[in-house]
Amino acid sequence: MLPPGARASHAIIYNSQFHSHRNHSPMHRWSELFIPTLREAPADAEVASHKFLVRAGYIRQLAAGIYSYLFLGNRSFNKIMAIVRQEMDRIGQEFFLPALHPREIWEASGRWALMGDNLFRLKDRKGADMCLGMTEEEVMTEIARKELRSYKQLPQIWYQIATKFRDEPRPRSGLLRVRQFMMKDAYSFDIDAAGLDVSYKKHYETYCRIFDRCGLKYMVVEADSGAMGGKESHEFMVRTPAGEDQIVSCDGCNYAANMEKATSKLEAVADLAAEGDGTPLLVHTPGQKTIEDVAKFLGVSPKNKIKTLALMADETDAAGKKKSRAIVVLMRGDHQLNEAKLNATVAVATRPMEETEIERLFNSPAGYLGPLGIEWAKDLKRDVDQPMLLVDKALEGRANLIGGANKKDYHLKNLTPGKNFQPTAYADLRSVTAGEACPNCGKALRIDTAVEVGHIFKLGYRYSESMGARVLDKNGKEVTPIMGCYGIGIERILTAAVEQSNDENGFWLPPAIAPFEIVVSATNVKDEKVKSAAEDIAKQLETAGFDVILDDRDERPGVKFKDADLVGIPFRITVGKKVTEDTVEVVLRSTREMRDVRITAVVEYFQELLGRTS
RNA sequence: CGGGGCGUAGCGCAGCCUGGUAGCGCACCUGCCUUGGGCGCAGGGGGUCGUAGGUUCAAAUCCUAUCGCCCCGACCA
Repeated sequence: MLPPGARASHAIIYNSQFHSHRNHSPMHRWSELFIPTLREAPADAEVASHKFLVRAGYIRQLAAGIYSYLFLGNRSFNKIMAIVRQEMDRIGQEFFLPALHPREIWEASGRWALMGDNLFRLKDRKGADMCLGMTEEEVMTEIARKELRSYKQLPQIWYQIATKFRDEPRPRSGLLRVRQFMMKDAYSFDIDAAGLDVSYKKHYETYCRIFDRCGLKYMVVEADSGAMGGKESHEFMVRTPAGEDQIVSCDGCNYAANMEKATSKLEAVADLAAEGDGTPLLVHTPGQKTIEDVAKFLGVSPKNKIKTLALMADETDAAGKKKSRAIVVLMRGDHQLNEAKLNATVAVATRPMEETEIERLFNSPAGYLGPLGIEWAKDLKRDVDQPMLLVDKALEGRANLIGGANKKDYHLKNLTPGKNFQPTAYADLRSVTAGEACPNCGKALRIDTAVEVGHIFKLGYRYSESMGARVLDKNGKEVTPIMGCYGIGIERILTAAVEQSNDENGFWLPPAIAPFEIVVSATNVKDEKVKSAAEDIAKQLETAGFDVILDDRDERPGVKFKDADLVGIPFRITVGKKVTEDTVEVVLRSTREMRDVRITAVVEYFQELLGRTS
C-alpha cells in the first residue's frame, strides 16, 4: 500500500528492493534463519521429544500446555498436514470450521454439561456463553442438520485440520498432552449402518496410508468407545515409554487392544471344597483385613478369595438434584478393577466409597464387606435406589469362595455366586496383566505404553439424534443419519517420530516429515573452494526437488555437526577438505553410516536413496 | 482437585539454613586466533532475585498471601 501522496516511482523502488532481496537467497541458508538450538534442555523437560524439540529450536513454551512452533517445527507440521490432507482428500472434503462456538450447540448435544472443566469457556461482550472447540461434532452436525435433506446426498465425509482447545487438568510431556493443539478431525454421515461400515473402513485404510507415509511404526488396537455409545473403535498407537496409554498385544497373532478393552483367557482355578453343610460358614479372622492377610491366615490362594470394592456414583439428575448410587464390585482376589470397563458398564463415573459411607449403607466395617444380606438391584437400570452388585466374569461359575461377612474380624466360607447371592450383573471388569493368555491364540500377552496418534470410531446416532439431523430415505421416510468420527493428532505424529528415533545427540525424522531432508554442512566457509562447492551442491539438490538447508554459518565444524545431529534432518552432506578430490561425504543420521560420494554424483545418489526421479 | 517440588541473566545452576557488595558455566557482543565434532586468549553487556505485603537499621535470604511452572495421583477424543 502506498502512503498518501507517495509517487508511484517510490513504490517501484521499494518493490525492486524487496524482490532483489528475495531473489538473492532462494536457498535456505542456516546463517540467515532463526534456529535457536540449545546445548541444554530446560530442566522441566522429562521425555525425549520434549527435550529435543526445545533444544532443536522447533518449539518454545508460552504457558502450561501451550507452545509456539518456530521455523523448523512449523515446517515439519506443514509437511505432516500436507500428507494428511492429500490422503484425506481421496475420501473426503476439507472444511474449515470456527474454533469459537456458541453455547447453544453444545447444549443441544448435551456436552456443555458433560465436558465439565475440560471445555474452555468464555463470555462475549453481551454476556453470552461461548466455548473453544475441543472437537467439532456439534458444528459438523449442525451443518448436516441444516443442509442434508435426502439420502441422495449421502454418504458425506467432511474433515478439517484445525486448532483445538482442551483445558487439560494436567498438561505434560511437552507436546504429548497440551491445551491447544492441531487435530485433523473428520466426520462421516451415512444413511445406515452398512454405509457407516464403508466410511469407517475408508478411514481405517486412509489412516494406515497416512501413518505409513509419515514413517511411523504404529499398531492398530481395538479401543473402548467410551460411555458415549458407539460400537466399533480403533486406535492407532505408537509404542514408546513416553506414552500415556497402555496397550495389550500378542506377538503370536494380530490381537491388539487398548487396556480399557483388552481381555485374556484365564487358566482354570481349582475351587475349594465345600466345608460343613456347604452353606456360608462364618470364620473368625481377627485383624485380617487385606486379601493377602486373609488368604495367608486361612491358608488359601487369593484366587479363592473375593475382593470386594465399594464405589459411589455421584450424579446430578435433570432437576439438578444430587444423587448417589452405591456400586459394589466383586473381583477375584488377585485381580485389578479396570475403571474404564466399569464406567462403560454402568455408564457413569465412580469414586471409591468412604469408610463412613460403607458403614452407614451396609452396616459393615470397611474391610469386611461381603455380598450377603444386602438387597441388590435386579438389573442395570439407573432409576432405582438399591445398590448394584457387579461381579466380574472371572467369578462366574466359581464356588466356595471366601469373602467378607459384614462383621468385624469375620469372613465367610462357601460363598457361591448365583447360589448364595444374586448379582445385579456379571461383567468383564478386570484389567489384563502381562503374561496372561491371548484370547485368540493363547500365547502370552504383552503390555506396552504407547502414544495415541489416531482414533477412529463409529459414533452412531448420538449427535445426529440429539441435534435433530434428518434425511428422507428412498421411501420418503424420515431417518437419522448415522455418524462416524475420526481424529489424528498432528503434533503427536511429530512427537511420536522423535520418541521413536533419537539418541544422546538428538533425533532424526523420516524424510517425509523432516523440516529439511538434507543439510549441506560447509566445514569452513572461509575456504572459497569449500564454500562454493557447498553452495553448488545445495543448489543442484534443490533444483532436483530436494528439501535442502545449507549450513553456511561461520562456525567451527564441530558446532555444525552437533547442530546437524540435533535437529532431526535425516541426511547430511559434509563438504570439506575432500572437495579437492571432487568428493563429499554423505552421512545417514540414523545409522551414522558415512560414505564418500563424487560431487557430480550427489544428486543421483539421493534420487536413488530416496527413491525419487527427477 | 489431592500429594510433592521449583521460581535468582536467554539456558543450566550456586547463594537462602546462619539477613549486610548478586555469583558460576554455557549462550551473547568486540578484537585477535582457530577451522573435521559445541576451539583458545583478552575485553565487555545483561538480573525489579515470580508478584504483593510484612518483620528489620538492612531482605534473594525470615514471615504471610498470591501467581506461575514441573512431577506423582485423579482425569483424559
